[in-house]
Amino acid sequence: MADSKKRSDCPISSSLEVWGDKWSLLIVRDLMFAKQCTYGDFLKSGEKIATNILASRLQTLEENGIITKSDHPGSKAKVLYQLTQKGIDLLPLMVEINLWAEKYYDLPEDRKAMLSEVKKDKEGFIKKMANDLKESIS
Amino acid sequence: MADSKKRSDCPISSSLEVWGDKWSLLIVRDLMFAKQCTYGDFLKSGEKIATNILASRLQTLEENGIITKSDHPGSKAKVLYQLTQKGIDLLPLMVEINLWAEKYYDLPEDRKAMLSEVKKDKEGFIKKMANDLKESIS
DNA sequence: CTTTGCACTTGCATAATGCAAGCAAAATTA
DNA sequence: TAATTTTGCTTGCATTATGCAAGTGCAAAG
Repeated sequence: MADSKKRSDCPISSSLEVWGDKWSLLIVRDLMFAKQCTYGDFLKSGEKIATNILASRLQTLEENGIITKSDHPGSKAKVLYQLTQKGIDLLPLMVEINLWAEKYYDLPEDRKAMLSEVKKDKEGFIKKMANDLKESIS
Repeated sequence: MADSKKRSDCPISSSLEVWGDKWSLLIVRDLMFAKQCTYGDFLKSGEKIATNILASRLQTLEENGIITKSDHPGSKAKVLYQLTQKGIDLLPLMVEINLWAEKYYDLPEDRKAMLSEVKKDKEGFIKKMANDLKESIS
């Protein structure tokens, strides 16, 4: 299920073994925008991930220390997922993906607006957003 | 084989549909380091990609405008693969992957050296390397 | 003119993905 | 309190992708 042995010691390869698929970074994206999500929240995202795939990705992301599960305050039926620091550290990467995609694909308006913010002061944007996320988990 | 219909208009999702797998970015990595590679060069990389997977990834990367095939000067038996501008534009993303991985995984020494360069002046590093790549395709 | 190198293809076994349905515990409603 | 709904998954099964090994066709070298 998860990766058993490393293909190589290349950092790109190691990273891809953790989140190199079509779904994992979408989960990270949702958590970056919402700060915390329930299982159901992820299912509501536009890409319509299958429930079994979602469960398996959440598990490997947790096993790899990128997200954590915790109790929902106020409901034992719900589970809260949040980014760890390791997950928050994916923010610069996510920003670059957005910037790349902006150049070659059509984006929705709200994302364009966010990116114009980013382009004004990339470092500042990342620092602020990372801080917001950090506060939400501490 | 390739992606037929978009899952959503999210740039992260669109990007993942192009290179969101365990192999595509390794091909891009090889091209960023070597500027141009033959089919055999890719096979020599440490991760030991299977020949059929390599062929299929090269095809979808080409279909998506990230790499180009061209004749090898001096041998009709060989084929040269190179990054397009769209592929070169993945450089900032690749740099961030390296920086993220550096924080959480062990890297080989030569890559560490490169990253200490990056950390001195990220923008400068990217600009210089992107320019080198650009020159090699023009 | 035979052998080797190169860029793939093909066949087949195994693994991952996707869809629909099911299920147990908690929460809500009646 | 009993019935219904919500929530977070799991299960079964069909489809697709991956991985391995062997094979093919053309170019080049000997």
